[in-house]
Amino acid sequence: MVYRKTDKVEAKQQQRKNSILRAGKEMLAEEGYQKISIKGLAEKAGIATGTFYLYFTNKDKLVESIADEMYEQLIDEIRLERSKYASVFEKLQASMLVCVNLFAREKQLAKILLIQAPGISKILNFKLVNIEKELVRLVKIDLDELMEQGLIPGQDTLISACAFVGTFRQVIISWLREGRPQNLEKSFETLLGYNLRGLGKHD
Amino acid sequence: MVYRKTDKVEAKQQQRKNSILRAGKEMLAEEGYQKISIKGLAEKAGIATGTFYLYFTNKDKLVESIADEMYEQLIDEIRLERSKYASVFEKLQASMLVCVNLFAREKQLAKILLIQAPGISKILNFKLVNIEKELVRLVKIDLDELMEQGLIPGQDTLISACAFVGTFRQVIISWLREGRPQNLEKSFETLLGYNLRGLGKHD
DNA sequence: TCATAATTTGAATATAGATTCATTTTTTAG
DNA sequence: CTAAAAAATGAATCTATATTCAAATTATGA
Repeated sequence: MVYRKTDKVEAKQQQRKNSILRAGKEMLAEEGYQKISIKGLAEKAGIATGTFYLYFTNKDKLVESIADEMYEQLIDEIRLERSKYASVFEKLQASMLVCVNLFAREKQLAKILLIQAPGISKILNFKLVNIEKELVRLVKIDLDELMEQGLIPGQDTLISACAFVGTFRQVIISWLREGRPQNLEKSFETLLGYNLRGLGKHD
Repeated sequence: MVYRKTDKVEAKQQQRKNSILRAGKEMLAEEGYQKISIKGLAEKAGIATGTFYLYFTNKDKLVESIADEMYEQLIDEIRLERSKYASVFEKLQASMLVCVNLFAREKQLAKILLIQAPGISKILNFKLVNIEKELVRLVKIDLDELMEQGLIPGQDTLISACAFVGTFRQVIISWLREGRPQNLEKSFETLLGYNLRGLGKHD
């Protein structure tokens, strides 16, 4: 005979999966990929070593799940926020504001994406690089449109888009590593101004 | 009795050390830290596995040596180039031009510093982060001076310095990862212009 | 409550790869 | 050329940890 799992068990399992993900994120952010041992991870998540393998096929897959989750969280928030505005300038501004606010709010996510991601594994790196690519791509589309509308002068929008994203990235990294600027969200305006001047926005 | 090594042997050993460093850099740039096995490294360097340990105490120390070498190469070139100019604007420009040219010339070094570095190990990451810090620090000093001279308007120079460096970083990363822009050195002027406008440089 | 299914446990296994070291090869200097 | 010293070799050892699986625990439904 086959027993069906009850909602209570279903909920408990979901909770467990989440606590593994939570522990994984924490360790990834603080210690980096290599330092994650399944034994330590299990301990932090409050389960036995072997239990981990009932929820994830292996360590790489866990990290992949974390990456997927983050990718969706960031891109979804950006798309949502952009949809609220009509003008391209506002959309552009909204995109970066989402990043700054999200990273300020979820420092762990920022650390994984901006500090730990690169050296981890080819497959994971690939996923995480895509987030950055996607962001530059979105910004470039905005800049192309602004250029077409004559709101910014003619320029190589690939370079401008990289520059634009790069300023935010570097400030966020400085904030993560050194705690300067102290208040990330406050520096948003300053940074936006820098970039609008850089783009040569007509007054 | 103690035998003294001749110049010929000394030279051969130096050559060997270099070939280990060369192989290490290549593997670090292309595969990342984890993928370096001493056996594979030795093979690439044309030595036996055990020989590696006659030249470096362990894998971490090898990577540390590579980092040190790169740090010196970059910072020395910057200092040298800066010393050739009197005006702060020119020094600032020279600093970034050195980075762009060096990275364009030594793609491997760029990959290690900008792509592989972060996730490797705490100790190594620390060293490599310092290069970036040092660069931001230098730029900030320049900006403070420019502000004092009234050549740029009052601003938070920490943020501006991060933004400044960040633009270059992001363009270089795009060039490394995706081959766009095709010609890194050509985009220097564009990028410099973006930043000078961003800083609000008086005409 | 009970028999069976599903889940969890953690000690045991597997393995990858860093490091060592007995042996071999090369170098030195008389 | 030779004997001792230095350097190089690579198979064997050691280690760390990812993964497995037999046994224990917990859940299901009559």
